[in-house]
Amino acid sequence: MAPLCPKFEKAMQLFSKRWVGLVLSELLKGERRFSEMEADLPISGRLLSDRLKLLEKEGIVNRKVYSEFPVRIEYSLTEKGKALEPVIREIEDWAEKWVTLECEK
Amino acid sequence: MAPLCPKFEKAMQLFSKRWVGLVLSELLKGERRFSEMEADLPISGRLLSDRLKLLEKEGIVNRKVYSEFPVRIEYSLTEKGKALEPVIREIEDWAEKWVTLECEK
DNA sequence: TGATATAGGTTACTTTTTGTAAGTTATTAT
DNA sequence: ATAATAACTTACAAAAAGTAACCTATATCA
Repeated sequence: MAPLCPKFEKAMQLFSKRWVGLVLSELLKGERRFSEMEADLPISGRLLSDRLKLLEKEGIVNRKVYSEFPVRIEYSLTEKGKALEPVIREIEDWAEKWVTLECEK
Repeated sequence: MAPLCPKFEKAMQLFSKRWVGLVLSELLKGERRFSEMEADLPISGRLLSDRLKLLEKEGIVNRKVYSEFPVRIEYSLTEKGKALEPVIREIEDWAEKWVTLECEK
């Protein structure tokens, strides 16, 4: 049996952290602020903070501080992050075609 | 702000269950038995059993029992499951191009 | 007939991750 | 000095994952 590719395994580990996919799909639409993402997604501040730190550490997300009043912080995708667009798009396509919601049964 | 597509959200919920991606990538290579997957992946029997049940319930995986000695059970992908191939392939491509492992730093 | 072997799980229990809500920090306008 | 605001933290409870021992059904063997 072919052993698992360690890069693929690491990528999967990242994706299977809860909320990572949704945060990425938000950021693919453009720069976002902490509170915007918190409002758009069903995720709490604690985990959003945690996931953004993780994605920043992995070089997928950029954090830019604007010293205004009140302070404004914009999150955006790096090249590495933008390269994930096809992944998200394929999931969207699959979901559109195959996922059925409870209310449709 | 455009609200989240509920189908996409449900798909993401599934993907962000730990091990789901790796189980799918195993089954994309062909039929597999419980013990084969347990050996190939760094997942315990308890969770493999749980994830296979989940994927079967979602109509992504097929479970076929062969009444031999000893009993043989083959897991395979349904059409819905096979349709996930592009998703897995895009993740593989991204991982190949962008993921760096600790030992490469 | 009864002990043994085998695949495919399940159970009981511990550790880790998530969810929730309240509290903190830094800045600045009033 | 006080109040307001965005962006986090912290503390604690609940849910999910990790681990290892155990169970079950069937078939072969002694």
